[in-house]
Amino acid sequence: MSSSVYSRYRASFAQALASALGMPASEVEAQVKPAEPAHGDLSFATFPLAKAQKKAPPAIAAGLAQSLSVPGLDIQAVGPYVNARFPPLPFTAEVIDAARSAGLAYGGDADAGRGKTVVIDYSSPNIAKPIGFHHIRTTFLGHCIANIYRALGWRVEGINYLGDWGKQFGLVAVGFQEYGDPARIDDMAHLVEVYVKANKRAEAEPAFDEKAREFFRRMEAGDAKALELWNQFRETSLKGFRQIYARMGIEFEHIEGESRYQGRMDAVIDQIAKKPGVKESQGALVVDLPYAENEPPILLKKNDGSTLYATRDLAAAQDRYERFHFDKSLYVVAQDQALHFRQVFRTLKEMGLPWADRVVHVAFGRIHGMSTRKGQVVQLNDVLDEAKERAAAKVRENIEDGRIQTADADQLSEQIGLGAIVFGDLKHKRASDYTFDWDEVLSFEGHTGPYLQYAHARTVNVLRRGGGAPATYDAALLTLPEEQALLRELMRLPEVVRDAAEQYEPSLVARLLLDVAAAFSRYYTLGNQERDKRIVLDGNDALRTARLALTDATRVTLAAGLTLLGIPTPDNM
RNA sequence: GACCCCGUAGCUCAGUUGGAUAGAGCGGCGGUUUCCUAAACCGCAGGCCACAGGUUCGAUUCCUGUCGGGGUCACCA
Repeated sequence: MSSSVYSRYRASFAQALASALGMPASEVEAQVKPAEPAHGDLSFATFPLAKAQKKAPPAIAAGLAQSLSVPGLDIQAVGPYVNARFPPLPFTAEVIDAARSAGLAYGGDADAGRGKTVVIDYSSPNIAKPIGFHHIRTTFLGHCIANIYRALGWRVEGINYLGDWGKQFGLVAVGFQEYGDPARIDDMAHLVEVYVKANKRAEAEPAFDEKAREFFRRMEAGDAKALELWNQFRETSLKGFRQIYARMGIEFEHIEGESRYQGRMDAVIDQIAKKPGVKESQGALVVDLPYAENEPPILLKKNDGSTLYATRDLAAAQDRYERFHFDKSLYVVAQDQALHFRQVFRTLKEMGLPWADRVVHVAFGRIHGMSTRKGQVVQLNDVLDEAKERAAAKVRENIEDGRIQTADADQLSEQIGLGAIVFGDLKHKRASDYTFDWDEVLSFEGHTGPYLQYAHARTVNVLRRGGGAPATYDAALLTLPEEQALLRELMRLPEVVRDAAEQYEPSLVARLLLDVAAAFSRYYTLGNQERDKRIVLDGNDALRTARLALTDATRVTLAAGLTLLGIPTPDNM
């Protein structure tokens, strides 16, 4: 059950090659690659064997192809390659049945991570700072990685680790006395205003900055009044965050913050203090790792005695291990902080913690061009609103033209807008920077979230018109090249989900779904030109039934994949 | 200056971990709807894979260097 159709074929091809060559199967399997579609499904290059066998690669390939006989595979030499093709049967039925029997769990594997735990730190906005569009990267990446690991049977502990401790609170507090309206202390937008003003002023006016630092010192010292004000700000922010997460359909196992570790700082520092490299420097307490040349020391304590985020991250890492005994602990945080995590992770190792190599910084690139004309950061909510509005215009048009019927046009518009934005981000490889462009993010044409949603809605519509998904069908009838090509895309989801988990790379899933949707759209459109290629075929019940089964498998694949990405799957659009 | 990412079509990006003729979307041009939703599909145009060496049977992919872009580098997170 836990092996995919594709991996079974690959294994049997590799096994046959291995025994013919007298090599370990695992070694051969690593050399078995997908073939050019024109040549087959799997390929094995014989170049590396040429020297040892003292024969030309084409001759080796021809000899191998001659001698191999694998039930369920058509093997043929093409030049220096040995290629294998999956014959239509039983392959067609295997793919369709794998998807349909798994349903929304298709692509996953409940056994893969059974008994293992992954902690994922993601989203993690700073309280009292504006939540900008750039937060979507950590939020959607983290959410998707969590979904993927869950689908692979892991226990997932997602943590929204709020930046709720630090000098910026001093800034808000001191700023509030100056610019704040006490009646609006529960208004998130107001706090953001105050923060922006205070931050600007602190940069220009050292005395004001000093007041903010003083306030934070009082917080760390446990000053009741300071903490009460802090708590009010925190609650206000949380309320604002909750709305936006609900809108995106994201839930966390844990919402906590750096403040959680305020009582544990001394213990952590004591624990580290015995290690080499810890010393006082310019009044601050630092870890200067002896082997980390060219890298600055980590600050554990400022010269005024208050702590920094490295200290809190060290405490948090240990706390998480004690609570969850994780097999992996992921930090979905921007590339900007690569140095910080490298230092923190090295320190954990230096402290002799046996799990120190289970922590991973899942870094991602920046989004450029995100300030508005006025230099303001683009707000996430504004982008979601704008996307919804644009989707709504198209939804209205489609309703008027009678192309769709929907009970809730408002909800549909929201789903499509969200789909555009989530996919617009997740399609990018996480390491690369990309440029934010309103027109691109709000585009619903070409390879976008709505393109996938549309393909999914079409599968649902075809099934509805065809009388529903059939229980039984004759797979032998699915002989069109477009049908066989579509199957080869559906087949890939389980492999891609595994790769995406290993590499923490949701874009792999996103891109596969594009291939699935494109293959289906091509297939579907055939019927516009040639009536005998329509899925909901008149006059040939057996063929119609088989095509509906394939369409159902496509529906399942798209729905499962979109759900992993965190994109809604409306039935109509 | 040191360290970390990155450089592929006019623009935005893929490229299955070193394999067959380097792909897609957008933009441009030209087509497809009395027919299962045209948010779709098809065709055309567009490439010194930044540059120079090296390793290899084979390099967009790995190594070194150069140039160019972004980021980080002691009391923010």
